[in-house]
Amino acid sequence: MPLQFSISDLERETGISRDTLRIWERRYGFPEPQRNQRSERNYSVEQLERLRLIKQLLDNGMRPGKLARLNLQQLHQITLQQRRTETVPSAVEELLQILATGPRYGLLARLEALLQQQGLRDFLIEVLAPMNHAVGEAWFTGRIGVLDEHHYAEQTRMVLLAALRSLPQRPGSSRALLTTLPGEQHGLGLLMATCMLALEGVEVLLLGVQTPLEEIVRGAIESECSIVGISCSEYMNRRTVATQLVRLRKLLPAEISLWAGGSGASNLPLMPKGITLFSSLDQISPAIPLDPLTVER
Amino acid sequence: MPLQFSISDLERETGISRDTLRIWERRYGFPEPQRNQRSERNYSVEQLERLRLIKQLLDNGMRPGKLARLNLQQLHQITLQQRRTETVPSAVEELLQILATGPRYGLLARLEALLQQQGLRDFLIEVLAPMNHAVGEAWFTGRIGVLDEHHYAEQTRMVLLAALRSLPQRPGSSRALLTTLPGEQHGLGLLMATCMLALEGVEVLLLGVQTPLEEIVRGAIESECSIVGISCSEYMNRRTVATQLVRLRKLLPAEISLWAGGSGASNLPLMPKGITLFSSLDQISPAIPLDPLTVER
DNA sequence: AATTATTTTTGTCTAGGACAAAACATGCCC
DNA sequence: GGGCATGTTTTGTCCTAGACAAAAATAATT
Repeated sequence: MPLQFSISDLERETGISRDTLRIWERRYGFPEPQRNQRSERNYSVEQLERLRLIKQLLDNGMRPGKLARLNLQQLHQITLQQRRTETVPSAVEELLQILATGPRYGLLARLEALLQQQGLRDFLIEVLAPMNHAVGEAWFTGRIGVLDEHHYAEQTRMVLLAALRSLPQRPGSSRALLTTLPGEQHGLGLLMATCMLALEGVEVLLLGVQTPLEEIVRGAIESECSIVGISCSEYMNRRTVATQLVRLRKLLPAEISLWAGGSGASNLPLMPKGITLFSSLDQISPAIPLDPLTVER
Repeated sequence: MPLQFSISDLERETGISRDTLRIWERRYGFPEPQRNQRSERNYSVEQLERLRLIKQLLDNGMRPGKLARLNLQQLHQITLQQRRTETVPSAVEELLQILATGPRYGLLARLEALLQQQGLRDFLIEVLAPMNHAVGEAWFTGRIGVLDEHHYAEQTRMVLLAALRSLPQRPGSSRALLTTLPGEQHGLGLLMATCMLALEGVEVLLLGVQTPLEEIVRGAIESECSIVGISCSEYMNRRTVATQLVRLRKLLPAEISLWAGGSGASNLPLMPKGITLFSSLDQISPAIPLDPLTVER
């Protein structure tokens, strides 16, 4: 029984309005869905996927008339071409520019546009991750102030939380508890990790910063989480991090995995055992235990 | 020139779909908008206001057939009646219950339902404000753990940020910079204050917690804010708060108002001059300098 | 090469009609 | 009076097909 989507499903999932979907069908012959007994449109997963790609390219300035005639493969090809010539490295510079000089209220809009353009996954990996480094750097060299750093963090938080809410929650997959160690103030990496996990359908129990170790353990057990994730910023002392992670590992039941990520979790002085370290966001997806429901992606 | 809204404006602002708006008009004769030259619907502010109320009551289980015939006054009356018999004091107890025992994932849904029911303003004043106290209390007496406190804060943050984004941004009114003093970790009160100000049409530059005083000043001047707002939780040392506020007042240009709120800002040891103190959220709205555009509310 | 005019493309709006799912009302039995 | 099966009304979403202005692309001009 192949999955089928109604026209409102598609509107929600792709961000293309019902009216537009219908008129594309009339004009370009795509997407041409099947009909149910009530002659309502039923779209397939392929059509959804194709429309997602089209929407991305649309936001990048291409025209629907051209795109509607292309198949999945061709769309992918164009996406790649675009990406090579496009934005990504310059996006960081542009954001820094806004932060350093620009109108303060422009940041949110720009972040949202980038999210739309890249999709959440790439936005996290290719925009936010380098941007976080760049912001730290820019502060260090005095190009921007603490104020701007805070502003960046706050606006990013807003964009990510919104994105998080709009992700479909599939219950039944694995569950993770995410927080930072006591002493760690920075919650942005945490939020980014949450997004990565949520993208893979993991139910995330997000706890904010600085949860005492004992409470982490209690929460993980009570909420039946199979993963505990810890985010460590580069500003943390490596030694402290390592010590605390080892202690946490001892406190946690063996069947719960302990994951640690962020710049503060790489190059740890003593490599603790039974702890999975992530040095970049894109290592997260492959590490997630396979869920029987997850077929593709 | 009275403000006019298109049907998609109304869909966005009220959350009632285009189709539904049209069919209500057909069936109940309301809302019956004016038409422009192109015979497109143009709704008035009154109709928008009325529909907002209707949507609230709808979410509370009333039927549209009845509500559509009522005028603004009658709708207000019903809303009040509802509220009197409803929830409010029990809501806090119920939330605590969920927090202490309930399924962890139920909290977000309940918070969202309450927000819908009460509207943002009342949700802040009559649910979250007492709830914050209650949570602190419950932690103190050991009824809930740090874990649950964090969980509550995080979910509330999520709900509020979503609400914040959906508020219409009217540029042109006054601007405020909001943050906490160095040493203050709690950002929830900050977010609540932001919502109150945003509700009144103030443009808020939200900076998160712990901004150094010099940076606050720089930000306020650069972004041309007329108000600087500081949120102080009850966990802060009063003396420290007072000292820092006085210092900040000296650093700030005289034409920028300095506001401080939250439990940590009441009963300050020495009452500093030139600083407006708020002991509760509902004092915020009246304090906002009148904006020529703001006619009603 | 830069403006300006013309043509094409595109999305949003319109009108009524249809129909199933949800909410409500009624009757019945325990 | 409370629980349950029934019929009735209410309600939201979907349908078709046409219209038109705003935006984008192309052609024509300075």
